[in-house]
Amino acid sequence: MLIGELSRLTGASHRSLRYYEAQGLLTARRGVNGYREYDEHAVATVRQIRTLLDIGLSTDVIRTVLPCVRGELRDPAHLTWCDDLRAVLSRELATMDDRITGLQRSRRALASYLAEA
Amino acid sequence: MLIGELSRLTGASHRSLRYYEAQGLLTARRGVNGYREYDEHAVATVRQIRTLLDIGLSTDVIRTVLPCVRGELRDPAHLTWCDDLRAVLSRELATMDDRITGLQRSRRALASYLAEA
DNA sequence: TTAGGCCCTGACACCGGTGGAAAGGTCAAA
DNA sequence: TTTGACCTTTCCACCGGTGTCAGGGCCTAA
Repeated sequence: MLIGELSRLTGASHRSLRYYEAQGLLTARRGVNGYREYDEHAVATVRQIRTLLDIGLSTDVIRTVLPCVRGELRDPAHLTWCDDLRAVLSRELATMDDRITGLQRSRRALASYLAEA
Repeated sequence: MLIGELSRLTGASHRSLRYYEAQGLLTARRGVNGYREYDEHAVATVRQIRTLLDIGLSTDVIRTVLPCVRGELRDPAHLTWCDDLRAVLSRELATMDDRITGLQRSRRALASYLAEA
């Protein structure tokens, strides 16, 4: 499948698909004409990428996370890898909590500022 | 007072002070040599700017807000202006609430993702 | 052969506050 | 007069995912 079809199937723009590839999240064979050729797994992969992006993870984190999510690693390797994943996500969760806390503090500051104004 | 002293008194870098000026938040006379010369009110102004920045307002919003905060406008003009200010801040507050809500949704998504992993 | 649709790479722009470098002018004290 | 601290402006970089443009190759049907 070429990039246009993958784009249609996933809703990701051509630009985004090439970006995911540049970030190491997505791979493609190349035809003799240089066109990217995706296999049918690509659709699921792109959907997973976009889900994780929506959640708020960076491509950097997603690159770490994806092999486990996709179940690429078999046997014991999979388990230890996913333990690492859990650690990464936990850290990410903590970061998010920090951001939320900060925003809430700002919100309170603004609200009291508003009350005084 | 020159920029170095204002910087020392407020903790804002030279770079930031010039940026605030470029954004229309801060004004300075110019000496014959072209140096910026600040009056003593500048210290308070810069502190107010940084407070508002810390709260999470953009320079754009701060530019709108500042004249009221500084009490520059006298009499009835001040009051109506500050009503407008209240409206701006309320909108800003709503935006913040949206951001917080979004982040919290992401956080939940991530947490449940983590629980499944 | 040409039109039109598909694909390619590379590069700039966005946002917003800050850091930093480059290249130069000013001024006071030694 | 020289040193060194202080000031000036202008420009690039950061972050990160996406839009968009330029300039070009490929392929198929008319």
